[in-house]
Amino acid sequence: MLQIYNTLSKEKQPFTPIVKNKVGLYVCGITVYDLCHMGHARTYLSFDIVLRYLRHLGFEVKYVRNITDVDDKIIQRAQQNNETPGELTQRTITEMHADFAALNLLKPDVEPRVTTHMPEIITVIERLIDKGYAYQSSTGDVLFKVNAYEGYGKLSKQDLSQLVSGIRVQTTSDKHDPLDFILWKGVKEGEISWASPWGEGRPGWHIECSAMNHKHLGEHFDIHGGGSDLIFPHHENEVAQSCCAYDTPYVNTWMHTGMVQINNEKMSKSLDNFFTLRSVLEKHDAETLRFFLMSAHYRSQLSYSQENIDQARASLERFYTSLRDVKANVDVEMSYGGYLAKFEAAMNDDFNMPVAVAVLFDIVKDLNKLDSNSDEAKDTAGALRHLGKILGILENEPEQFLQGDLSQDLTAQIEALIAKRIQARTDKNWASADAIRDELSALGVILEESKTGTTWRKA
RNA sequence: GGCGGAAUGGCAGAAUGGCUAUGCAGCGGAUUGCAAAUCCGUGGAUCUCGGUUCGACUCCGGGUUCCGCCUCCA
Repeated sequence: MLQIYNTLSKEKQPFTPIVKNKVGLYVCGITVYDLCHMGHARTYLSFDIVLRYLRHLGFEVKYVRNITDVDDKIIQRAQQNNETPGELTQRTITEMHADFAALNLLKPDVEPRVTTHMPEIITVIERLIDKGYAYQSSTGDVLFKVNAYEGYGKLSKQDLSQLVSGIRVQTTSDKHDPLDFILWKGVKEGEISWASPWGEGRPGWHIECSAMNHKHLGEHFDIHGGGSDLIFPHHENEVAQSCCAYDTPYVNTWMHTGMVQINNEKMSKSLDNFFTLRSVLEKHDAETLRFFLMSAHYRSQLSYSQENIDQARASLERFYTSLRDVKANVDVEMSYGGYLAKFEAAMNDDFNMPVAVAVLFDIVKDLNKLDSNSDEAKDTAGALRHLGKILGILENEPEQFLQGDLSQDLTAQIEALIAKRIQARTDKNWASADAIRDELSALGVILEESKTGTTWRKA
C-alpha cells in the first residue's frame, strides 16, 4: 500500500483517494518571468514520478500545474525589456515547455493561468469578504484577516504570536494586522490590471492557487505539492483562504520537495547562484539530468555539482551498456523476475526513488550474467525497460545514448579507424593497433571489443 | 529568537533494534595481444557524549555542525 509523507501531519500516511481510483493532484508551477532553473526541474521531476507511479498503480490522475503569469517580477521584467507582460510570458512559457519536454516530464492535464481565471479569483475573494475573513483597506487593497482564522499556522507549524514577533517585513499602515496578506492589489500607474468590485487591480500571489485548484479539482482534493520553500507563507495562506471560503476539507495530502543546493546553499534567483535548465542541458544529455534529479529522495536536499552529474551519467552508462546487446522483449509480464514487487515496495514507501533505482541495478547485474541471445535475457531486459519507463528513464536506444549525436563525417572517420584497427589486430600488428586506438581515444572514443565484434562509446 | 529538516565508507545515497543497500571510484582475480565492457572476490561508515537494551547507525536525553522557512522563491 502506498504511503505518502504528509507535511500537515508530519508523518507517512497510507494513501486513500477521496474518490475510488481517482486522484486530484495540484502542483504549484512557476512564475514565468525567466527561464526555469535546476531547482524548478527538481520539483517537477519529483512530481512527474509521483504522477507516473500513481498511474502505474492504476489511479486515474488529474494533474493540474498552474502558471503564474502576472506578478510584480513579470511586470518589472517586461518593463525592462520594453514589452508587454503578455509578450514576456508567452515567450517564457514556450521555453518552459521546451525544457520540460526535454526532461521527459509528462504534461499536466490542465495548466491554468492566473490571467485566465480572474472571475474565479474574484469569486473566492467575494466569499471571503462576505464571510468576514477579508476586508478592503484604505489604499484599495483587499486583505485576508489572518487572526479571523483559528487554523492559521497548522500547515507550517507556526504559532501566531511567534510569527508576529519574528516578522521582518515592514508593515504597511493600512493592514489591520501585520500578518494580513493581500488578496487583491489595487492598480498602480502603468501596471496591467483587471476590473473588480474593489476597483482595478490584480490578484495577490496566494489567492490564484486557491481559485484555480478549486475550479479544476473541486473544494476537496487529494494531493497538493510544491517546493518546500512554499510551505510558508504560500501554502499556509492558501489553506487559510480555501478553508475559510469553503466549508469542506481542503487538501488531504501536502507534499513538499527538497531544495537543490549549490555550494551548500539553496539555488535561487534571489541568491543569483542558479543554473538554468537550458544551460545545463547544453552540456549534458537530458536523461543524465533526469537521472541526477532522481538520485536522492524527493524530500531531501539535492546537491548540484559537476561530479554528481557525472556520476549520474556513469550510472546510466551501466544501464545502457547492459541493454545494448540484448533485444528486449517489451511484451514480457511486468512482474517477470520478481523485480516489480521490490520496486513497488520501494516506491510505496513515500516514493523512495533511490531504492527503486537500486532494484534496476539488481536487474542489470542479473542481465549481464545471461547469454544475451537467450529468451531469459530478452525477458529480463524487457523487465528493466518496464521499470525504467515508470521512472521515465531507459527509453532511448542504447547506441544513441552511449555514442551521442555525431556528424556523418565523424562517424565515418571513427568507422574507418575501427576497420583499420581490426585489420591490424588480424595481422597481429599490435603497435599499429594500439596507435589507432590512441587516435580514437583522442576523438573521445572508447573501444569495446569482444568475440562478437567491436563497438564503441563516447568518453 | 520561532518552526522544520539533516549529519552514514573517497564521492553520491538508502535502510533497519541483531541479517549484503545500490551506483561511481579503489584493490585482487577471471577474461583480453594489451585495453574497454563484463563477471567473481575484497577493504572502507553510521558527528559527539551519555542512557535504555542481551544487542543501536536505528529508540531516549545533552552537545556540536549544517541546511531550509519565518521577505519574492520550486
